[in-house]
Amino acid sequence: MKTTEKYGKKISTALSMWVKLSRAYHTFSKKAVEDIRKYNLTEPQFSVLESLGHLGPMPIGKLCSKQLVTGGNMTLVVDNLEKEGLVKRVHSTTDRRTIVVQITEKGKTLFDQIFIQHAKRMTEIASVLSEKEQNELARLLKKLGTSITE
Amino acid sequence: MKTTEKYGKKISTALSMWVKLSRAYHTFSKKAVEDIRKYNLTEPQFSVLESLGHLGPMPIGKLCSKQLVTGGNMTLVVDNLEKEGLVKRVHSTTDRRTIVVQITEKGKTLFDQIFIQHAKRMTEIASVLSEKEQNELARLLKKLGTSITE
DNA sequence: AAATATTATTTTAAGGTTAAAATATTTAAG
DNA sequence: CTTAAATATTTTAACCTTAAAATAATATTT
Repeated sequence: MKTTEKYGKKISTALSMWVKLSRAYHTFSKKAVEDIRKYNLTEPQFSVLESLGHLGPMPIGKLCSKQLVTGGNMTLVVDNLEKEGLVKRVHSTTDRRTIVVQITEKGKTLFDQIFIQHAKRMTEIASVLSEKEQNELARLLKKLGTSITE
Repeated sequence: MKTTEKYGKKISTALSMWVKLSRAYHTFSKKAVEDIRKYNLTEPQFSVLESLGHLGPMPIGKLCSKQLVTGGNMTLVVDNLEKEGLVKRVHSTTDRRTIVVQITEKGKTLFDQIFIQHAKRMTEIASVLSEKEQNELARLLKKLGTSITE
């Protein structure tokens, strides 16, 4: 018995969409991770490096809200980046609760080397869709993503 | 300086789409997890229960390929479901390397109770898009997801 | 039939993830 | 000012995840 017959058309449409969202994300994610691993980084580490590289130093908390993860998580990711000497923690001068993370010279050099390569690789993968389709997909995803707040 | 100016339009379009895919997936995923947690299950546990509940007993390996995860991962998820008495491992009679996982009475009862509720909740969340938009989104996601194989 | 290769699952080590509790610091109230 | 509430980060415990190595059983080669 098909999902539609069992649960109705509306539910069937929605579930089918969620399944495809999940699959598309996971296949994409796998490709991205595979690429990033070449540089001996994990995906979360790369994302943090990317934020710091493009936007400059920022507190742990801001990194959390940007990447939609918890504080405990970010503490660990920053720990691991720090072990590699790619970022460093600096106490905020104005508020000693706050710890600002900044990219090191070593981190910046690595980031400059790899970001554009990674971006090109991701662009290549996206090219199975035309630019027009990519824009339409992005529009629908944004509508879906931003209105799920509640 | 905007991404477009820095790296060109094609790259900018693709990266923007990936960011939105990632955000949409994560916000959706968070909602799904939140709902599933009410039943004291994790998302991977729910997915396994769903496969077994809808399709019947199957080997660990088949669960892996369905959920796109590694064997070591599935071993643990099944372990945890087994601890709760929701599934059980049965050695295959034809090939003793293979371990077939089947849902227990307790697991089936739970699954029957929660699946439809969860589906309705997910349908509700999807309803920020019209059914037509959901179908278009699904179509683009499928095109994207299935052609990333290589 | 014995040695070799393949397949299915488990184990292990390293990271990622969350929620909840613990610390440390700042802000607000009384 | 002192206490209470709020904020930023870290710690802890539990689970998810992968890759790589280890086990166990089947299939293939010679």
